[in-house]
Amino acid sequence: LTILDDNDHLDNEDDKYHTESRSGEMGYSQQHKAETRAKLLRLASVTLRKDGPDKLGVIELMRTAGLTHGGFYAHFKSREALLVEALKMLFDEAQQRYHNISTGASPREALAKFIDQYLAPAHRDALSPCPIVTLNSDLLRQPQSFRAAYRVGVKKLVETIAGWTEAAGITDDQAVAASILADMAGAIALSRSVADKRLSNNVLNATRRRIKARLGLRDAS
Amino acid sequence: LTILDDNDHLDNEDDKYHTESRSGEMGYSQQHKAETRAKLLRLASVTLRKDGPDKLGVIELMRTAGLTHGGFYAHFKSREALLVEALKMLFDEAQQRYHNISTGASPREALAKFIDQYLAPAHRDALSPCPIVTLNSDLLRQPQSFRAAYRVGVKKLVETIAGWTEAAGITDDQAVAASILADMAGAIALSRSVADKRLSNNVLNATRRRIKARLGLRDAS
DNA sequence: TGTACATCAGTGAACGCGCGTTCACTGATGTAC
DNA sequence: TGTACATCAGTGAACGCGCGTTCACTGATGTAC
Repeated sequence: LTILDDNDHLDNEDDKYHTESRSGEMGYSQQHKAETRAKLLRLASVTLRKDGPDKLGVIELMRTAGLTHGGFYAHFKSREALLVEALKMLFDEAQQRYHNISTGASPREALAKFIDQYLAPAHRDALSPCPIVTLNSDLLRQPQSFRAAYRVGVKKLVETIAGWTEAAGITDDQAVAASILADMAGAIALSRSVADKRLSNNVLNATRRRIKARLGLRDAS
Repeated sequence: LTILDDNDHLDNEDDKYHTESRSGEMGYSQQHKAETRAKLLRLASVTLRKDGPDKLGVIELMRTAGLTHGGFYAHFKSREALLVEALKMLFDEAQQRYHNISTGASPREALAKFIDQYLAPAHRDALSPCPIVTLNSDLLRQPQSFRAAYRVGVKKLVETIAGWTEAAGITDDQAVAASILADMAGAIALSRSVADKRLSNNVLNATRRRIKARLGLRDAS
C-alpha cells in the first residue's frame, strides 16, 4: 500500500502537470510553447552577448534551436522584438547576479565582492556577462526599442548599487553608483584593448584600489 | 600684360599639377587614384564611427562616393582591409586631436583641457570622435586584423596621455594614463545610457572632478 | 605637332549566398460527446 | 471508452532584397615616336 501511495503521489503530480500546462487550449500545450520561447530567448541572449545585435539572425537562431525559420513568428512579432526581449533577459540575469552577491552579505561585503569580481582578470578574459561591457557601443546604432530597454536595465543596476552604498552609509547619490559602474566597465573594455598583459592587469588593479579607497572599503591585495 | 601674367601663373600651376600628379604612370594619374582612395577612407571612417563595423558596406560606400561597386577592388584588397584602414584613420584623427590640444599648452593645461573636453555634455550628445567610445564593444566580435589595429591605436593614445602626466611631474605610470582613459570612456558610455539628464550630467561632473583631483589639477566648476 | 599605342581606374552584369518575413500546409495533441 | 473534430506550433517553399567578390569591358589619359 506504500507503493500505491507512491503511485497516487505520481498520478497527482501528473494531473497537476496536465492541468497547469494544458490550460484550456488545444493542440500543443501552452507549457510547451512557453518552453520553446524560453529556449529561443536563452539562445538569442547568448548570441546577442557574444556577437552583438547585428549578428543575431532569425534563421540561424531557429536552426540552433532545432526548428525551422517559419515557426519563429509564432513566438515573436519580429526580429526587433526578439532583440529587445533578449536584451531584457541579459539585464535580468545581471540583476540576478547582483542579487546573489548581496544575499547573506552586508552592504559593504556586497560592494567589495561586486568590485572584486567585476575587475578580476577572469572577467576581462571571458565573454563578459555584463550587458554594459558587451553592448555599450551598440546603443546609438540600434532602434529606439532597444535603447529604451537598455536604459531601463542600466537604471535598475545603478539603483541596486546605490542601494548598497546607501545601506552601507556611504552615500545615497546615484551618480556615485553610476560612475563606479562606468569606471569598472571602462576598465574592462580598456584592459581588453591593451596587448601588454602586465599593463592590462595594472589597469584593473589600479581601478579596483581606487574605487575601494573612494568607498572606504578595505582591499585584500 | 597683367592678364598674361595671370595666365602664365595659371599655366605654371597647371604644369606643376601635371608633373606632380601624373608621375611616370599612364592612364589615370596616381594623384587621382590617391584622392579617390582618400575619399573612400574618409567616407568609410565616418560610417564605421557612426554605424559600426558590420554596417560598413562596400556597395553603399562606393555609391556614396559616386562610383560603382566594382571599382572598389582597385583601392582595397577586401572589405576587411578597408575596415582596418578606416579604423587606423579614426585613431590617427584622435592622435591628431591630442596633438592639437597639447600644442602651445603646458602638460597640466593639456591634461585639464583634454579631460574637460572629453567629459563635456557635448561629447555625450554628439557622435563620439573617440574610437574607444564608439567601438569598444566591437573589439571581440571583429577579426584579428581589426583587433590588432585597435590595440595599436589605443597604445599610442595611452602613451600620449602618459607623456603628459610624466611631463607634468605627476607619474610616468602608463596604467594611470590608461585608467583615466577607461574611466572617461566609461563615463561617456554610461552617461548615454542614463535617461535622466540631471543624473547623466552628474556622472560626467563627478568623473571629471575625481580625475582632476587625482592628478592634482584645478577644476574650474 | 600629330598619331599609334599602353595603362588602368572605373563600369556593370553576374556569381553564390544569406537575410527577414509571409503563407498555405501538416500533424500532434487537445476537447466534446 | 472510443471517435470526430478543433487548434495551432511548427514546416518549408517562396518573396524581394542586399551582400562581397569576380571579371570582361571601356574610355580617359598618359607615353613614344
